[in-house]
Amino acid sequence: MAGLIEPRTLKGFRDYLPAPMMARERLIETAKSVYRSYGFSPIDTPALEYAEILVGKGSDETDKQLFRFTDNGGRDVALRFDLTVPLARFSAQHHHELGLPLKRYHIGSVWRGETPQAGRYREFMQCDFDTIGTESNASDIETLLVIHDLMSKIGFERFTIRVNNRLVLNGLLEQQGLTEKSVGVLRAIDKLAKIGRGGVIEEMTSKVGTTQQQAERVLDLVGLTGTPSEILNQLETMFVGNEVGSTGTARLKELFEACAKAGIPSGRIELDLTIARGLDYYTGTIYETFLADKREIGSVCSGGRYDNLAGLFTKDRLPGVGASLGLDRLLAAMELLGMVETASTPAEILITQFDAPRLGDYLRLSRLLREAGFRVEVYPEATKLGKQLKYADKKGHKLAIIAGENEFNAGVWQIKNLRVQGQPLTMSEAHLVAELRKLLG
RNA sequence: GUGGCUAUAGCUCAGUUGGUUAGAGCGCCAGAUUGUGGUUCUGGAUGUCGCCGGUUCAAAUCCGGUUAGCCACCCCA
Repeated sequence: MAGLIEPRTLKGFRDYLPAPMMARERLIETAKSVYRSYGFSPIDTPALEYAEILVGKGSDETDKQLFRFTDNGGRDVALRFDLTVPLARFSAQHHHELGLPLKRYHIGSVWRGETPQAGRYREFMQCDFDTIGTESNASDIETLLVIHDLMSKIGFERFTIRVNNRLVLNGLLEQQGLTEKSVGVLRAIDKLAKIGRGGVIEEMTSKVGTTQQQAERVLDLVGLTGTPSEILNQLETMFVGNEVGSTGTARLKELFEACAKAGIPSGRIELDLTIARGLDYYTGTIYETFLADKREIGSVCSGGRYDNLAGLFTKDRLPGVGASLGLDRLLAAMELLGMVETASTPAEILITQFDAPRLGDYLRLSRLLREAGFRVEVYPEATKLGKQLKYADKKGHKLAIIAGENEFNAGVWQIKNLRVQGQPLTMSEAHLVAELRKLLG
Protein backbone atom coordinates (compact mmCIF):
# COMPACT_ATOMS: atom_id res chain seq x y z
CA MET A 1 0.00 0.00 0.00
CA ALA A 2 1.43 3.28 -1.07
CA GLY A 3 0.63 6.70 0.30
CA LEU A 4 0.57 5.84 4.02
CA ILE A 5 0.93 8.84 6.25
CA GLU A 6 3.75 8.46 8.73
CA PRO A 7 2.28 8.57 12.23
CA ARG A 8 4.25 11.13 14.21
CA THR A 9 3.90 13.88 16.77
CA LEU A 10 5.12 17.45 16.66
CA LYS A 11 8.44 18.42 18.21
CA GLY A 12 7.97 18.91 21.93
CA PHE A 13 4.52 17.30 21.96
CA ARG A 14 3.83 13.73 22.98
CA ASP A 15 1.27 11.00 23.45
CA TYR A 16 0.36 9.62 26.84
CA LEU A 17 0.09 5.84 27.09
CA PRO A 18 -2.26 4.30 29.65
CA ALA A 19 0.22 3.69 32.49
CA PRO A 20 1.70 7.21 32.62
CA MET A 21 -1.71 8.70 31.86
CA MET A 22 -3.22 6.97 34.86
CA ALA A 23 -0.42 8.32 37.04
CA ARG A 24 -1.09 11.75 35.61
CA GLU A 25 -4.82 11.56 36.30
CA ARG A 26 -4.16 10.38 39.84
CA LEU A 27 -1.93 13.38 40.36
CA ILE A 28 -4.61 15.71 39.04
CA GLU A 29 -7.22 14.13 41.31
CA THR A 30 -4.94 14.59 44.30
CA ALA A 31 -4.29 18.21 43.42
CA LYS A 32 -8.01 18.89 43.00
CA SER A 33 -8.90 17.34 46.32
CA VAL A 34 -6.23 19.34 48.17
CA TYR A 35 -7.28 22.59 46.51
CA ARG A 36 -10.92 21.92 47.29
CA SER A 37 -10.10 21.09 50.89
CA TYR A 38 -8.94 24.71 51.27
CA GLY A 39 -11.94 26.13 49.50
CA PHE A 40 -10.45 26.90 46.10
CA SER A 41 -13.04 26.74 43.30
CA PRO A 42 -12.42 25.38 39.81
CA ILE A 43 -12.41 27.62 36.74
CA ASP A 44 -11.34 27.25 33.14
CA THR A 45 -10.44 29.71 30.40
CA PRO A 46 -9.92 29.29 26.65
CA ALA A 47 -6.64 27.85 25.40
CA LEU A 48 -6.62 30.51 22.70
CA GLU A 49 -6.63 34.21 23.55
CA TYR A 50 -6.27 37.43 21.62
CA ALA A 51 -2.53 37.83 21.25
CA GLU A 52 -2.66 41.29 22.81
CA ILE A 53 -3.88 39.72 26.05
CA LEU A 54 -0.80 37.52 26.26
CA VAL A 55 1.97 39.53 24.60
CA GLY A 56 4.18 41.48 26.92
CA LYS A 57 2.45 40.21 30.04
CA GLY A 58 5.14 37.69 30.89
CA SER A 59 8.79 38.26 30.10
CA ASP A 60 10.42 39.01 26.75
CA GLU A 61 11.17 35.31 26.57
CA THR A 62 7.56 34.26 26.75
CA ASP A 63 6.77 36.54 23.81
CA LYS A 64 9.32 34.71 21.71
CA GLN A 65 7.89 31.37 22.83
CA LEU A 66 4.29 32.15 21.99
CA PHE A 67 2.44 29.95 19.53
CA ARG A 68 0.89 32.83 17.65
CA PHE A 69 -1.06 32.91 14.40
CA THR A 70 -3.91 34.55 12.54
CA ASP A 71 -7.21 32.71 12.81
CA ASN A 72 -9.70 32.22 10.00
CA GLY A 73 -11.41 35.46 10.88
CA GLY A 74 -8.16 37.39 10.60
CA ARG A 75 -7.75 37.77 14.36
CA ASP A 76 -4.25 37.85 15.88
CA VAL A 77 -4.41 35.00 18.39
CA ALA A 78 -2.06 32.93 20.55
CA LEU A 79 -2.09 29.87 22.78
CA ARG A 80 -1.73 30.64 26.48
CA PHE A 81 1.81 30.05 27.80
CA ASP A 82 0.75 29.93 31.44
CA LEU A 83 -2.43 30.13 33.50
CA THR A 84 -1.53 33.28 35.37
CA VAL A 85 -2.00 35.77 32.55
CA PRO A 86 -5.38 34.26 31.65
CA LEU A 87 -6.24 34.55 35.34
CA ALA A 88 -5.36 38.23 35.25
CA ARG A 89 -7.72 38.74 32.31
CA PHE A 90 -10.35 36.55 33.94
CA SER A 91 -10.18 38.45 37.23
CA ALA A 92 -10.38 41.83 35.57
CA GLN A 93 -13.40 40.65 33.61
CA HIS A 94 -15.31 38.75 36.31
CA HIS A 95 -14.29 39.80 39.80
CA HIS A 96 -17.30 42.07 40.11
CA GLU A 97 -19.73 39.21 39.69
CA LEU A 98 -17.67 36.78 41.77
CA GLY A 99 -16.66 38.98 44.67
CA LEU A 100 -13.35 39.12 46.44
CA PRO A 101 -11.31 37.45 47.68
CA LEU A 102 -11.45 34.98 44.84
CA LYS A 103 -9.89 31.61 45.47
CA ARG A 104 -9.62 29.58 42.31
CA TYR A 105 -7.75 26.60 40.96
CA HIS A 106 -7.15 25.98 37.31
CA ILE A 107 -5.76 22.84 35.75
CA GLY A 108 -4.97 22.98 32.08
CA SER A 109 -2.46 22.68 29.29
CA VAL A 110 -0.19 25.54 28.32
CA TRP A 111 2.09 25.92 25.30
CA ARG A 112 5.55 27.35 24.86
CA GLY A 113 7.52 27.13 21.64
CA GLU A 114 10.87 26.64 23.29
CA THR A 115 13.52 24.03 22.57
CA PRO A 116 12.44 20.79 24.22
CA GLN A 117 14.70 18.93 26.64
CA ALA A 118 14.16 16.13 29.09
CA GLY A 119 11.16 17.08 31.23
CA ARG A 120 10.55 20.21 29.14
CA TYR A 121 7.93 20.14 26.46
CA ARG A 122 6.09 22.54 24.20
CA GLU A 123 2.80 21.43 25.66
CA PHE A 124 2.55 20.77 29.37
CA MET A 125 0.01 20.94 32.10
CA GLN A 126 -0.11 23.34 34.99
CA CYS A 127 -2.16 23.05 38.17
CA ASP A 128 -2.47 26.57 39.52
CA PHE A 129 -4.20 27.85 42.59
CA ASP A 130 -4.43 31.50 43.59
CA THR A 131 -6.08 33.79 46.07
CA ILE A 132 -6.99 37.11 44.46
CA GLY A 133 -8.08 40.29 46.14
CA THR A 134 -6.29 40.31 49.45
CA GLU A 135 -2.89 41.42 50.63
CA SER A 136 -3.19 39.54 53.87
CA ASN A 137 -0.16 37.53 54.86
CA ALA A 138 -2.61 34.85 55.95
CA SER A 139 -3.09 33.99 52.29
CA ASP A 140 0.65 33.80 51.73
CA ILE A 141 0.88 31.38 54.63
CA GLU A 142 -2.09 29.37 53.44
CA THR A 143 -0.48 29.08 50.02
CA LEU A 144 2.49 27.48 51.66
CA LEU A 145 0.27 25.07 53.59
CA VAL A 146 -1.43 24.07 50.35
CA ILE A 147 1.92 23.37 48.69
CA HIS A 148 2.94 21.31 51.68
CA ASP A 149 -0.27 19.27 51.74
CA LEU A 150 -0.11 18.80 48.01
CA MET A 151 3.37 17.34 48.15
CA SER A 152 2.67 15.06 51.06
CA LYS A 153 -0.70 13.86 49.67
CA ILE A 154 1.04 13.00 46.41
CA GLY A 155 3.29 10.78 48.47
CA PHE A 156 6.50 12.75 48.93
CA GLU A 157 8.19 12.81 52.30
CA ARG A 158 11.54 14.28 51.40
CA PHE A 159 10.96 17.73 49.96
CA THR A 160 11.69 21.29 50.93
CA ILE A 161 9.74 24.40 50.15
CA ARG A 162 12.11 27.31 49.84
CA VAL A 163 10.65 30.63 50.73
CA ASN A 164 11.82 34.16 50.20
CA ASN A 165 10.28 37.58 49.91
CA ARG A 166 10.88 40.01 47.09
CA LEU A 167 10.55 42.87 49.55
CA VAL A 168 13.62 41.60 51.36
CA LEU A 169 15.52 41.48 48.09
CA ASN A 170 14.20 44.89 47.11
CA GLY A 171 15.31 46.23 50.50
CA LEU A 172 18.79 44.88 49.90
CA LEU A 173 18.92 46.34 46.42
CA GLU A 174 17.67 49.66 47.69
CA GLN A 175 20.44 49.77 50.28
CA GLN A 176 22.98 49.01 47.58
CA GLY A 177 21.51 51.57 45.20
CA LEU A 178 20.60 48.88 42.70
CA THR A 179 16.84 49.38 42.51
CA GLU A 180 17.08 50.36 38.85
CA LYS A 181 18.86 47.16 37.98
CA SER A 182 16.72 44.87 40.08
CA VAL A 183 15.48 42.60 37.31
CA GLY A 184 18.97 41.75 36.08
CA VAL A 185 20.37 41.43 39.57
CA LEU A 186 17.59 39.12 40.71
CA ARG A 187 17.92 36.99 37.63
CA ALA A 188 21.63 36.63 38.34
CA ILE A 189 21.06 35.78 42.00
CA ASP A 190 18.57 33.14 40.99
CA LYS A 191 21.37 31.31 39.22
CA LEU A 192 23.62 31.12 42.28
CA ALA A 193 23.11 27.42 42.84
CA LYS A 194 23.86 26.74 39.20
CA ILE A 195 26.79 28.97 38.26
CA GLY A 196 28.26 29.69 41.68
CA ARG A 197 29.32 32.89 43.37
CA GLY A 198 31.96 33.78 40.81
CA GLY A 199 29.53 33.28 37.96
CA VAL A 200 26.93 35.50 39.54
CA ILE A 201 29.43 38.29 40.20
CA GLU A 202 30.63 38.00 36.64
CA GLU A 203 27.11 38.26 35.29
CA MET A 204 26.22 41.17 37.55
CA THR A 205 29.28 43.22 36.70
CA SER A 206 29.46 42.50 32.99
CA LYS A 207 25.86 42.03 31.94
CA VAL A 208 23.85 43.95 34.53
CA GLY A 209 26.38 46.71 35.11
CA THR A 210 26.90 46.71 38.86
CA THR A 211 30.24 47.39 40.47
CA GLN A 212 32.29 44.54 41.81
CA GLN A 213 31.69 45.84 45.32
CA GLN A 214 27.91 46.00 44.89
CA ALA A 215 27.82 42.47 43.52
CA GLU A 216 29.86 41.10 46.40
CA ARG A 217 27.84 42.94 48.99
CA VAL A 218 24.56 41.64 47.57
CA LEU A 219 25.88 38.10 47.56
CA ASP A 220 27.12 38.42 51.14
CA LEU A 221 23.69 39.47 52.33
CA VAL A 222 21.85 36.93 50.30
CA GLY A 223 24.19 34.23 51.53
CA LEU A 224 23.40 34.71 55.23
CA THR A 225 23.28 31.35 56.95
CA GLY A 226 21.57 29.97 59.99
CA THR A 227 18.09 28.96 61.00
CA PRO A 228 15.26 31.01 59.55
CA SER A 229 14.83 32.95 62.77
CA GLU A 230 18.57 33.67 63.01
CA ILE A 231 18.63 34.98 59.47
CA LEU A 232 15.48 37.00 60.02
CA ASN A 233 16.94 38.57 63.17
CA GLN A 234 19.99 39.66 61.23
CA LEU A 235 17.80 41.10 58.51
CA GLU A 236 15.70 42.96 61.06
CA THR A 237 18.78 44.72 62.39
CA MET A 238 20.05 45.44 58.93
CA PHE A 239 16.76 46.91 57.75
CA VAL A 240 16.23 49.40 60.55
CA GLY A 241 14.94 52.47 58.75
CA ASN A 242 14.33 50.59 55.51
CA GLU A 243 10.58 50.16 55.22
CA VAL A 244 10.51 47.75 52.30
CA GLY A 245 13.05 45.40 53.78
CA SER A 246 11.45 45.53 57.23
CA THR A 247 8.01 44.69 55.89
CA GLY A 248 9.38 41.71 53.97
CA THR A 249 11.24 40.47 57.00
CA ALA A 250 8.21 40.82 59.25
CA ARG A 251 6.03 38.90 56.81
CA LEU A 252 8.55 36.08 56.57
CA LYS A 253 8.82 35.98 60.33
CA GLU A 254 5.08 35.65 60.72
CA LEU A 255 5.05 32.96 58.05
CA PHE A 256 7.64 30.78 59.72
CA GLU A 257 6.03 31.16 63.13
CA ALA A 258 2.55 30.37 61.83
CA CYS A 259 3.71 27.32 59.89
CA ALA A 260 5.37 25.92 62.97
CA LYS A 261 2.17 26.43 64.96
CA ALA A 262 0.06 24.95 62.18
CA GLY A 263 2.11 21.78 62.46
CA ILE A 264 4.35 21.83 59.41
CA PRO A 265 7.43 19.76 60.26
CA SER A 266 10.46 22.03 60.59
CA GLY A 267 12.97 21.41 57.84
CA ARG A 268 10.33 21.16 55.17
CA ILE A 269 10.38 24.92 54.88
CA GLU A 270 13.61 26.79 54.32
CA LEU A 271 14.39 30.44 54.15
CA ASP A 272 16.51 30.93 51.06
CA LEU A 273 17.38 34.51 50.18
CA THR A 274 18.85 33.43 46.86
CA ILE A 275 15.63 32.38 45.19
CA ALA A 276 14.32 35.25 43.18
CA ARG A 277 12.15 33.74 40.45
CA GLY A 278 12.70 35.11 36.99
CA LEU A 279 9.15 36.32 36.52
CA ASP A 280 8.93 40.04 36.90
CA TYR A 281 5.45 40.16 38.36
CA TYR A 282 6.24 38.73 41.78
CA THR A 283 6.34 41.37 44.46
CA GLY A 284 6.24 39.56 47.81
CA THR A 285 6.56 36.04 49.10
CA ILE A 286 8.18 33.58 46.68
CA TYR A 287 8.01 29.78 46.81
CA GLU A 288 9.98 27.02 45.16
CA THR A 289 9.65 23.34 45.96
CA PHE A 290 12.48 20.86 45.54
CA LEU A 291 12.52 17.10 45.86
CA ALA A 292 15.37 16.04 48.10
CA ASP A 293 15.95 12.98 45.93
CA LYS A 294 15.66 14.76 42.58
CA ARG A 295 16.94 18.22 43.22
CA GLU A 296 18.44 18.52 39.74
CA ILE A 297 15.02 18.39 38.12
CA GLY A 298 14.33 21.87 39.46
CA SER A 299 11.33 23.33 41.19
CA VAL A 300 8.17 21.23 40.94
CA CYS A 301 5.86 23.75 42.56
CA SER A 302 6.56 27.45 42.39
CA GLY A 303 4.72 30.65 42.95
CA GLY A 304 4.51 33.85 44.85
CA ARG A 305 2.71 37.06 45.62
CA TYR A 306 2.01 39.67 42.99
CA ASP A 307 0.47 42.90 44.10
CA ASN A 308 -0.98 44.01 40.86
CA LEU A 309 -1.95 41.03 38.80
CA ALA A 310 -4.40 42.66 36.44
CA GLY A 311 -3.00 46.15 36.13
CA LEU A 312 -2.87 45.81 32.37
CA PHE A 313 -6.56 44.97 32.14
CA THR A 314 -8.29 47.04 34.79
CA LYS A 315 -7.81 50.05 37.03
CA ASP A 316 -9.04 47.94 39.94
CA ARG A 317 -6.13 46.83 41.98
CA LEU A 318 -6.06 43.05 42.29
CA PRO A 319 -3.34 41.74 44.55
CA GLY A 320 -2.94 38.00 44.87
CA VAL A 321 -0.83 35.07 45.81
CA GLY A 322 -0.64 31.57 44.39
CA ALA A 323 1.47 28.78 43.04
CA SER A 324 1.63 26.32 40.22
CA LEU A 325 2.30 22.60 40.36
CA GLY A 326 4.49 21.44 37.48
CA LEU A 327 2.64 18.30 36.72
CA ASP A 328 4.77 16.90 33.91
CA ARG A 329 8.02 17.68 35.65
CA LEU A 330 6.74 16.08 38.84
CA LEU A 331 5.60 13.04 36.92
CA ALA A 332 9.03 12.69 35.32
CA ALA A 333 10.58 12.77 38.79
CA MET A 334 8.11 10.22 40.12
CA GLU A 335 8.91 7.90 37.26
CA LEU A 336 12.63 8.18 38.00
CA LEU A 337 11.95 7.53 41.69
CA GLY A 338 9.83 4.45 40.97
CA MET A 339 6.69 6.05 42.38
CA VAL A 340 4.56 5.30 39.34
CA GLU A 341 2.60 2.07 39.29
CA THR A 342 3.12 -0.08 36.23
CA ALA A 343 -0.48 -1.22 35.81
CA SER A 344 -1.97 0.02 32.59
CA THR A 345 -5.59 -0.70 33.46
CA PRO A 346 -7.74 0.92 36.08
CA ALA A 347 -9.71 -2.32 36.43
CA GLU A 348 -8.79 -4.41 39.43
CA ILE A 349 -10.88 -7.41 38.41
CA LEU A 350 -10.98 -9.31 35.12
CA ILE A 351 -13.90 -11.63 34.53
CA THR A 352 -12.70 -14.24 32.08
CA GLN A 353 -14.99 -15.50 29.40
CA PHE A 354 -14.87 -19.26 29.55
CA ASP A 355 -18.13 -20.48 28.08
CA ALA A 356 -19.27 -18.17 25.31
CA PRO A 357 -23.00 -19.04 25.84
CA ARG A 358 -22.66 -17.78 29.43
CA LEU A 359 -21.80 -14.24 28.33
CA GLY A 360 -24.99 -12.95 29.95
CA ASP A 361 -23.94 -14.39 33.31
CA TYR A 362 -20.49 -12.82 33.10
CA LEU A 363 -21.99 -9.46 32.23
CA ARG A 364 -24.56 -9.75 35.02
CA LEU A 365 -21.78 -10.44 37.52
CA SER A 366 -19.73 -7.55 36.19
CA ARG A 367 -22.59 -5.12 36.77
CA LEU A 368 -23.23 -6.51 40.21
CA LEU A 369 -19.58 -6.01 41.16
CA ARG A 370 -19.46 -2.50 39.67
CA GLU A 371 -22.55 -1.69 41.71
CA ALA A 372 -20.56 -2.83 44.75
CA GLY A 373 -17.82 -0.33 43.86
CA PHE A 374 -15.29 -2.49 42.02
CA ARG A 375 -13.71 -1.67 38.69
CA VAL A 376 -14.40 -4.67 36.51
CA GLU A 377 -13.53 -5.68 32.98
CA VAL A 378 -15.01 -8.65 31.11
CA TYR A 379 -12.61 -10.21 28.61
CA PRO A 380 -14.13 -9.60 25.18
CA GLU A 381 -13.47 -13.02 23.64
CA ALA A 382 -14.02 -16.59 24.78
CA THR A 383 -10.44 -17.58 23.92
CA LYS A 384 -8.13 -19.92 25.77
CA LEU A 385 -8.07 -19.25 29.49
CA GLY A 386 -4.31 -19.03 29.57
CA LYS A 387 -4.39 -16.18 27.11
CA GLN A 388 -6.98 -14.30 29.13
CA LEU A 389 -4.97 -14.67 32.33
CA LYS A 390 -1.83 -13.58 30.54
CA TYR A 391 -3.67 -10.47 29.44
CA ALA A 392 -4.73 -9.77 33.03
CA ASP A 393 -1.18 -10.29 34.20
CA LYS A 394 0.20 -7.89 31.65
CA LYS A 395 -2.40 -5.20 32.15
CA GLY A 396 -2.16 -5.36 35.93
CA HIS A 397 -5.55 -6.66 37.02
CA LYS A 398 -5.27 -7.87 40.58
CA LEU A 399 -7.91 -10.58 40.53
CA ALA A 400 -9.47 -12.83 37.91
CA ILE A 401 -12.90 -14.44 38.18
CA ILE A 402 -13.36 -17.71 36.37
CA ALA A 403 -16.39 -19.90 35.85
CA GLY A 404 -17.10 -22.76 33.46
CA GLU A 405 -19.66 -25.50 33.39
CA ASN A 406 -18.37 -27.04 36.66
CA GLU A 407 -18.75 -23.78 38.55
CA PHE A 408 -22.11 -22.94 37.03
CA ASN A 409 -23.42 -26.42 37.95
CA ALA A 410 -22.15 -26.02 41.51
CA GLY A 411 -23.47 -22.46 41.74
CA VAL A 412 -20.08 -20.92 42.59
CA TRP A 413 -17.49 -18.49 41.24
CA GLN A 414 -13.77 -19.02 41.26
CA ILE A 415 -11.49 -16.15 42.33
CA LYS A 416 -7.86 -16.22 41.31
CA ASN A 417 -5.48 -13.82 43.04
CA LEU A 418 -2.99 -12.82 40.35
CA ARG A 419 -0.59 -11.14 42.72
CA VAL A 420 0.34 -14.37 44.46
CA GLN A 421 0.93 -17.96 43.55
CA GLY A 422 -1.52 -20.55 44.81
CA GLN A 423 -4.87 -22.24 44.53
CA PRO A 424 -7.90 -20.24 43.48
CA LEU A 425 -10.77 -19.71 45.91
CA THR A 426 -14.24 -20.94 45.16
CA MET A 427 -17.40 -19.52 46.68
CA SER A 428 -21.06 -18.77 46.21
CA GLU A 429 -22.15 -15.43 44.85
CA ALA A 430 -23.51 -14.45 48.26
CA HIS A 431 -20.01 -14.38 49.73
CA LEU A 432 -18.25 -12.99 46.67
CA VAL A 433 -18.36 -9.26 47.34
CA ALA A 434 -17.13 -9.57 50.92
CA GLU A 435 -14.26 -11.80 49.82
CA LEU A 436 -13.26 -9.47 46.98
CA ARG A 437 -13.23 -6.52 49.38
CA LYS A 438 -10.96 -8.48 51.68
CA LEU A 439 -8.60 -9.46 48.87
CA LEU A 440 -8.37 -5.96 47.44
CA GLY A 441 -8.16 -4.48 50.94
C1' G B 1 16.65 31.13 18.60
C1' U B 2 22.33 29.50 18.89
C1' G B 3 25.95 25.48 19.45
C1' G B 4 27.23 20.07 20.34
C1' C B 5 25.90 14.72 20.31
C1' U B 6 22.62 10.98 18.45
C1' A B 7 18.99 8.25 14.93
C1' U B 8 19.64 0.30 13.00
C1' A B 9 13.25 -4.83 14.64
C1' G B 10 7.73 -2.90 19.20
C1' C B 11 11.95 -1.64 23.21
C1' U B 12 17.43 -1.46 24.59
C1' C B 13 21.42 -1.78 21.57
C1' A B 14 25.77 -4.45 18.44
C1' G B 15 27.33 -3.99 13.41
C1' U B 16 35.15 -4.10 13.23
C1' U B 17 39.35 0.28 7.77
C1' G B 18 32.64 1.38 3.00
C1' G B 19 32.29 -5.21 0.46
C1' U B 20 27.20 -10.41 -0.91
C1' U B 21 21.06 -12.77 2.06
C1' A B 22 21.85 -6.65 8.68
C1' G B 23 22.37 -9.27 14.18
C1' A B 24 21.57 -10.03 19.83
C1' G B 25 18.70 -9.56 24.27
C1' C B 26 13.97 -8.33 25.81
C1' G B 27 9.00 -8.10 24.06
C1' C B 28 5.33 -10.18 20.57
C1' C B 29 2.80 -14.66 18.21
C1' A B 30 2.25 -20.12 18.24
C1' G B 31 3.08 -24.83 20.58
C1' A B 32 4.65 -28.12 24.89
C1' U B 33 -0.27 -27.51 28.62
C1' U B 34 -7.96 -28.78 23.76
C1' G B 35 -10.24 -25.81 32.28
C1' U B 36 -5.96 -21.70 34.77
C1' G B 37 -1.10 -16.13 34.42
C1' G B 38 3.80 -14.33 36.11
C1' U B 39 8.97 -19.65 35.66
C1' U B 40 10.90 -23.06 31.84
C1' C B 41 11.54 -25.31 26.89
C1' U B 42 10.71 -25.36 21.41
C1' G B 43 9.43 -22.86 17.04
C1' G B 44 7.96 -18.29 14.35
C1' A B 45 7.14 -13.22 12.44
C1' U B 46 9.08 -8.26 12.08
C1' G B 47 13.49 -3.82 9.35
C1' U B 48 13.08 0.51 2.06
C1' C B 49 19.34 0.87 8.73
C1' G B 50 14.73 8.42 10.50
C1' C B 51 13.82 10.98 5.63
C1' C B 52 15.85 13.35 0.88
C1' G B 53 19.97 13.92 -2.11
C1' G B 54 25.33 13.28 -3.26
C1' U B 55 30.30 10.55 -3.59
C1' U B 56 31.54 5.34 -5.06
C1' C B 57 32.01 -0.52 -8.98
C1' A B 58 29.70 -0.92 -4.01
C1' A B 59 26.83 3.08 1.58
C1' A B 60 23.72 1.17 7.84
C1' U B 61 29.01 2.83 7.41
C1' C B 62 31.59 8.79 3.97
C1' C B 63 29.47 14.01 2.64
C1' G B 64 25.33 17.73 2.42
C1' G B 65 20.41 18.88 3.72
C1' U B 66 16.04 17.80 6.55
C1' U B 67 13.07 15.90 10.63
C1' A B 68 13.11 14.12 15.57
C1' G B 69 15.46 13.06 20.40
C1' C B 70 19.16 14.31 24.03
C1' C B 71 22.76 18.03 26.12
C1' A B 72 24.49 23.20 26.88
C1' C B 73 23.20 28.50 26.48
C1' C B 74 18.65 31.25 27.30
C1' C B 75 14.42 30.69 30.06
C1' C B 76 11.34 27.84 32.90
C1' A B 77 6.94 23.70 34.96
